[in-house]
Amino acid sequence: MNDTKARILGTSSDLFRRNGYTGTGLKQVATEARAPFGSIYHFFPGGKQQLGEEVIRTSGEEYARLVFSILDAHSDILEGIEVGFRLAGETLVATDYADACPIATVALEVASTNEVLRVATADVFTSWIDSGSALLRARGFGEADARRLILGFVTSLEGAFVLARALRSTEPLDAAGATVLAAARACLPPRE
Amino acid sequence: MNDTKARILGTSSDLFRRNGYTGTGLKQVATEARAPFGSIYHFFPGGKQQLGEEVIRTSGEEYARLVFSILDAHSDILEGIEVGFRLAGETLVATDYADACPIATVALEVASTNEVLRVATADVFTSWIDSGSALLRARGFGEADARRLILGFVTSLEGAFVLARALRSTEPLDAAGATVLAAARACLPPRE
DNA sequence: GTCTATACACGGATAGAC
DNA sequence: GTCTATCCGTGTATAGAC
Repeated sequence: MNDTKARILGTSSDLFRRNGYTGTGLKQVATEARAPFGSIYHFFPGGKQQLGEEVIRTSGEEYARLVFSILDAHSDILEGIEVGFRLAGETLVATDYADACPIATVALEVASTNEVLRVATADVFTSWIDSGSALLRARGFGEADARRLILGFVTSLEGAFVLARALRSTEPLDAAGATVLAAARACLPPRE
Repeated sequence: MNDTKARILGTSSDLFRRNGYTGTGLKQVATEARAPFGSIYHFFPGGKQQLGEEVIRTSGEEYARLVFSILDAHSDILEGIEVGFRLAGETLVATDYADACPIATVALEVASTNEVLRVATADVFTSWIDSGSALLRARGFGEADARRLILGFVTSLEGAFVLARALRSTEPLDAAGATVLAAARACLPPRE
């Protein structure tokens, strides 16, 4: 991919997650990406909406890889869940509570106002649920349990991000992690 | 309170939760509230930020009353949790997936951009956690369990709203409810 | 394909008539 | 205290030079 286009996508992703979709201006994107303003419309002839859609889809896919690589790196799924929430908290602290989910802010903003972007966020979430569900089934969970559990995982993580960023505290992430762990244990056969 | 001011607050609350803080214009607020534009600055001399802060605090308190009255109405706390998630889903469907948490969209938008409004959302969430924690302790949960559990409840609900609005489905609310229920059961002494 | 200048609408905010 | 007119900045988008 073209360097300029990649820079525009990257800075847009950062700005959207911090300032939201309506809160981010294209002039601001061009400035921070050190790209001429016209380049935005050169690479994204559909304007802000097309840029938003590509950002949602690419950063959503990227984030899925990040999160599921953590879950997958632990042979004990319970440990993977616990580490996932802990790393999310560490990232949040390290970035001054800015780098949470790359699409959540935009998802809430556009859910009732922009159907094209809403569908993009829905596609991303659907893909997360499908991948995560497959991962859990590979670990021995039944189909219904796997789907319910990964939905519980994602919703807990997303909600914990909302409270953690507002409170500037990782306590919500810790509590959410504990909640998901308890639910996961309830699905597993009791061990030793 | 003055009728005009009340209408401005109510309309703003609706618009903020649907379109977000940056996505809502003051002219739009005046029009939909059938109030003269100048009245906004008459009642909210601090401008959009003061309006935003009052909306966050009042609608946050209102929503706490709604949610906790549901939890409190059931002598069985597990039943209260289950009903809470189910009613949230029914409200979402009835309002075409618009009426979820009144402050979540704004909370994410302002977390990294407006300290006054971030603190307002943090105060609201803190008040929810404190009230909910007290409610659970009154039902026999220990202090640490009560706090962890109510955080799990609120984060799950918030995250489920994000996915439910994006997907236009209540499945995330059902799964989140099941997750919280499993975590709550793990804290309770086994029954009969 | 890079970059600048500009069009046009709408944002928040204010002044001042009534 | 109600309401209108207006200011000025910024928003998205486009035209066109190079």
